[in-house]
Amino acid sequence: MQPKKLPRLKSTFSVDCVIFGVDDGVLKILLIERNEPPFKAWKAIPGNLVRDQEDIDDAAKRILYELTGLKDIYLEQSYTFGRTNRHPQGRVITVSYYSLIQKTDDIRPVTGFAKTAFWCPVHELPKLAFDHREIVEKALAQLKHKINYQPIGFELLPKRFTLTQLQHVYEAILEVDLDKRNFRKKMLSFGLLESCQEKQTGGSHRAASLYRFNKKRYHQLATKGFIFGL
Amino acid sequence: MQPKKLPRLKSTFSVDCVIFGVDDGVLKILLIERNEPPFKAWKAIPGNLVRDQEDIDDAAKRILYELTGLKDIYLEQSYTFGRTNRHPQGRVITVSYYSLIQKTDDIRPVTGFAKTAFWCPVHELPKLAFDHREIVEKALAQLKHKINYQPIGFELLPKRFTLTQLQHVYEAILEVDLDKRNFRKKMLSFGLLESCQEKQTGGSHRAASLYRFNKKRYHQLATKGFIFGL
DNA sequence: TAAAGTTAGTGTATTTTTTACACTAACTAA
DNA sequence: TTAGTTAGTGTAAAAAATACACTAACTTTA
Repeated sequence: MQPKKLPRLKSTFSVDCVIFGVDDGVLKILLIERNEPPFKAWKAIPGNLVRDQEDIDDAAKRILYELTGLKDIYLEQSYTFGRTNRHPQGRVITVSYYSLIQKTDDIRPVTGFAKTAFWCPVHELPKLAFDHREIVEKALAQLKHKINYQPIGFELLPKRFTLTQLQHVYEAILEVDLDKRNFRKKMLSFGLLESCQEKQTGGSHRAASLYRFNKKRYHQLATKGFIFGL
Repeated sequence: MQPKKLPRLKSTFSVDCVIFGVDDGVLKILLIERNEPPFKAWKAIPGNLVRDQEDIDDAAKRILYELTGLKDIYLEQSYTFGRTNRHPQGRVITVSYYSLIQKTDDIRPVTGFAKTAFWCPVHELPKLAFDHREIVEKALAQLKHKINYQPIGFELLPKRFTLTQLQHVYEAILEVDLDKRNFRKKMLSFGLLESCQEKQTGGSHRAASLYRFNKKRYHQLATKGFIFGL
């Protein structure tokens, strides 16, 4: 399954990114198809070696940028994977990150390696290269946990969104059905969602109100111990 | 402050451990005094380079063992620090772990480097080498968070403990005062604390009942979604 | 233009959980 | 035997979470 005569690398580190997006109530991640050995033609999460003079956070941002053309997106360090045999070419420790993006944003790959990128529902993952399956599972668990106490759902939505869209994000991540009235009551109770005084257009049904999340005010409250959770 | 002519290391990785213990209601960590440059004679958290054929988790266990003589202790990966300039000798990425031990256990350093180890209250830390201060703060924040949904307080106590001791652990970590009756009610409500049918001895006052934590049953419940929290 | 289809939007009653709070019991030492 | 110290206990009030069903607004189609 692995080629045999690849060069040994000296001890080195890489960064891998699990990039989440929500699409029509389904949680997805961005995968690529590798075009080099090892694991040539396998699906994988995007990643790269960390450069000599590069902070690891910056390496993660670079990968995201190369892949999506986006900057300033939500990024969290997830976990570090360091089993001795996790990479067939030598000792490579990888620091994984996860990131949340608005799937509506136009994604414009900046480099060649990103051309094969595609979205895949988290529950329909193909076999992945290296220990990437494990990396995805870890990020998924962290995401599921974090949404209970931080307002990260908004990172997956456009600036202006409807309450139903927001509920779908929560449902997709938590894998539960939520009660519409209770969900709305709770979300509005924090006083952090502001009406845009505008309605969504396009559906063949009643138009929904658009809201935006007041991040600045959230950060003020957060410093005083406020917790944003369902 | 830093010597100038140290050899450059090639890119490499280390593991650092924040070792927590609770003593008389005070949360402490184990520090060492470095006896080699860089940062010779500075206080630091224990750590070491990861060996070529060593998993990073194993490296953390090794450090703990060398320092305390203890095995099978609670250990969690905390965070990975990878700023390019965090180590004066070259590029060293460090994976930090935190560990919880029972301070009553006899600590018997196994190697020389551990001889200078001492306990320090987390709120009276001296200046620390490298970015160790930041590493400790991160571990502290994670500990404080985790105790809200996992039964990790028991790791800091002997097998048999009183409810007051347990309360002190929670108070030390969360940095709040808790109501005695409410705390006991909550803790006992899970049905995971079993009476040892025995009393503590030694105080010049009424003797307290001893309890033990039923970890096996906890894990059974946990798989069904049960959450152990205050 | 009326009817059918679709999603938006809203309130209340019940249950559960959290909080606040103060005295008696048991033991030791002086 | 008294003073000192920590252990141990219950209830009532407040707050939060849950369960639950209909009307409103808009579009499409017959």
